Amino acid sequence: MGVKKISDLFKGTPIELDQLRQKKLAVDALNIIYQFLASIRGYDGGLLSDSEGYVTSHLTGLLYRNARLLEKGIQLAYVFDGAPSKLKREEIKRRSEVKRKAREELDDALERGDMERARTVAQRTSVVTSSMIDDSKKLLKHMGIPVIEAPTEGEAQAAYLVQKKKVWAVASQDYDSLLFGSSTLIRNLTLSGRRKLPKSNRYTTINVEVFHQHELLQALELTKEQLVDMSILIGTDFNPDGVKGVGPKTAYKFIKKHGTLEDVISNEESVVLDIDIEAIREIFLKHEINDNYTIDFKPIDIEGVTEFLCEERGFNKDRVVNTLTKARKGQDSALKQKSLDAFFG
DNA sequence: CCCGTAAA
DNA sequence: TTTACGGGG
Repeated sequence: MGVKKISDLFKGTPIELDQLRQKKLAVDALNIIYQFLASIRGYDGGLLSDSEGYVTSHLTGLLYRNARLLEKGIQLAYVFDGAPSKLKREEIKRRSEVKRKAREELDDALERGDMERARTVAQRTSVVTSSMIDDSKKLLKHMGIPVIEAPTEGEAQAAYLVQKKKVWAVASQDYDSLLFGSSTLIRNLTLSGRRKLPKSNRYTTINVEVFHQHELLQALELTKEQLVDMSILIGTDFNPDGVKGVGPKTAYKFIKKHGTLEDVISNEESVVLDIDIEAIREIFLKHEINDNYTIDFKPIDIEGVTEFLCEERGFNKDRVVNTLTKARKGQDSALKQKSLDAFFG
C-alpha cells in the first residue's frame, strides 16, 4: 500500500503527541477503515457485527480512535476516495486476487481447525463495502468530524488540504502525500505508543514522527519531480512492482546520477520499466482536486451517535456515552482555544 | 481500535 | 504499577 520505504533515506523527526494539540490533520478514510477491518476482530478472527449482520469493526475503531484524539485536542478530517484511476484499478485487481487466495487459505485453515492461522489469514481478506463507507460517514458526521470527497485519490485531496492550509498535515503510514505535494506528513499517529509485530506476540515502541517535504528534498537534494521519479523506481500504488532489484538506495543513486527516469532507463541496462511513466507522474503532480468542500469541526452530537450506534448497530450505550463524554471535554478546550485565537487574531 | 480484568 | 488477554458487536 503506497510508497513506504523512503525512511531508508530520510528519517522523520520524533514529535510528542502533545505538540499536535489544537492541530487539524487529514487522513485517507478508506485506508483507516481497512486497517480497522484488519485489526479489530473477535476471538475467532471474524469481524465484529450486529445482530442483523452489519459489520461494526470499523465503527468501533472510528469511535474510539477519534474520541481519544479529540480528547487530546487533535482533529482529524476524513477524505474519502473517489473513482480510482485506470492505473489504480489494476492495483485493485491485484489486491483482490491476493484476497481471493487468502479466503481459500482461510477456509483451509478453518477446516483443519488451525485457529491461529485462520486469524492471521482472515486479516488479509478484508473488503471495504459501500455499506461500511456509508456507516462510517454517518458516524463521523454525528461526531462532528469533517467528511471530504476526493475526485480520485484520497491522499491527493488530503495533500491539497495541507497546501491550502485547511489542515496542518496529512497523517498516514506511507509517504504518498509527500509525492502528492503535502508539505507535512505525520507518521505513526498512535495513542498507545506501541504496535504489535506481525507473526509474533511481541510489541515494539514506536514514536510519532513528522516529515517536512522541504527538509526531505533539501537533505536528499532532489526536486519534487525527482522524488516522484525515484518512487516510481521503488514502486508506487500505480506500479507496485517498481523495478526488480531496485530499492530505495539504488533508486536514489540512479536518480542522483542521471537526473530523470528517462535518463536512468537509457543509461542503466538493468532498469526495465514497462509502464506509462508520464501517466504516473501526472497522478502525483497534476492530479484532480475537489475545491468544493467544507471543513467544519462541530461539537459531538452524543445523542446522534448513540441513536445510530446503540439503537441501530447494537453498541453498549454506557460505553459509548462514557467515551463521548470524555472526548467532548477535550474538544471543548480545543474549541475554546480556537475562539481565543480568533479573538486575538 | 479500547476497555476491564487477571496475572506478574 | 505494568503487561497479557479476552471481549466488544
